[in-house]
Amino acid sequence: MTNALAVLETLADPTRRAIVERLADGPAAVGELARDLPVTRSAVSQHLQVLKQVGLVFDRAAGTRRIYAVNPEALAVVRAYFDTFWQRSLAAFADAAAQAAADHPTSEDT
Amino acid sequence: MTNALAVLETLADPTRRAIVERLADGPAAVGELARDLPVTRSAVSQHLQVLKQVGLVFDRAAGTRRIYAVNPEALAVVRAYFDTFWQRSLAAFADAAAQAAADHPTSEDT
DNA sequence: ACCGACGGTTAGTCGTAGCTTTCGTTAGCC
DNA sequence: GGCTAACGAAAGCTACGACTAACCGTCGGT
Repeated sequence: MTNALAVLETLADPTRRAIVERLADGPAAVGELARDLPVTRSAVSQHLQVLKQVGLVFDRAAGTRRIYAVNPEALAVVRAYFDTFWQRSLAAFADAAAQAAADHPTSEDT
Repeated sequence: MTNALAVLETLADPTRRAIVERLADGPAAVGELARDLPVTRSAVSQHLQVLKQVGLVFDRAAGTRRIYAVNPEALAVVRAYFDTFWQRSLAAFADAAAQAAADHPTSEDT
């Protein structure tokens, strides 16, 4: 899937963001992640399910542990979304500035 | 301010995102925005206050109306955030792949 | 000077996301 | 075969965020 909006909403939660930021430095198990966070392992596990559902992370069974890692592609999608979003806003900003200049011109123009 | 995390959390709400996306195509007043949304003007107004607080939009008084417009710089900050975030995840992904290849090599890796 | 359009503010309601607790399951180890 | 560590699942609670409704201020028209 890797929907840009879904990923965006998922990344809004501070705990979930902390998890993904941690995983962006390398794969880790649930226990390791929970050790550095102010929540229980259960909460971390639940967050990981959500993250997995939107395609932000994927897991790999390693004995009794589960190693989670980020999916760069999902982040690339959000990156692209904000890229075009930003450019659109830039164009609108330039238009608005030009409009304002036409409405009440100053010495700055021409 | 234009904090990347604050902007990110603000943009997680669908209604707020719709507002900013609309403003990314050009400035608009509160009434115009509310007309295209399934919520009341009051809700739109409240959202605009939040958006203004994080620096995503700015307003300009025009008689009895208030014209809102996006601040491209705020979006640029989030864009940059995801840019580095994505690159970090890419590096971690490459490392993990190399590690996996070293652990159980196949014919794919020379 | 009145009146209507346009917005911001406040109080209050409702849904839901995030969290903990408890329990069930599976894999490694003695 | 028990025992423990590591997770996931289900249930329940709590707090917060989004929304509406009602009210007040303000600018512009006539």
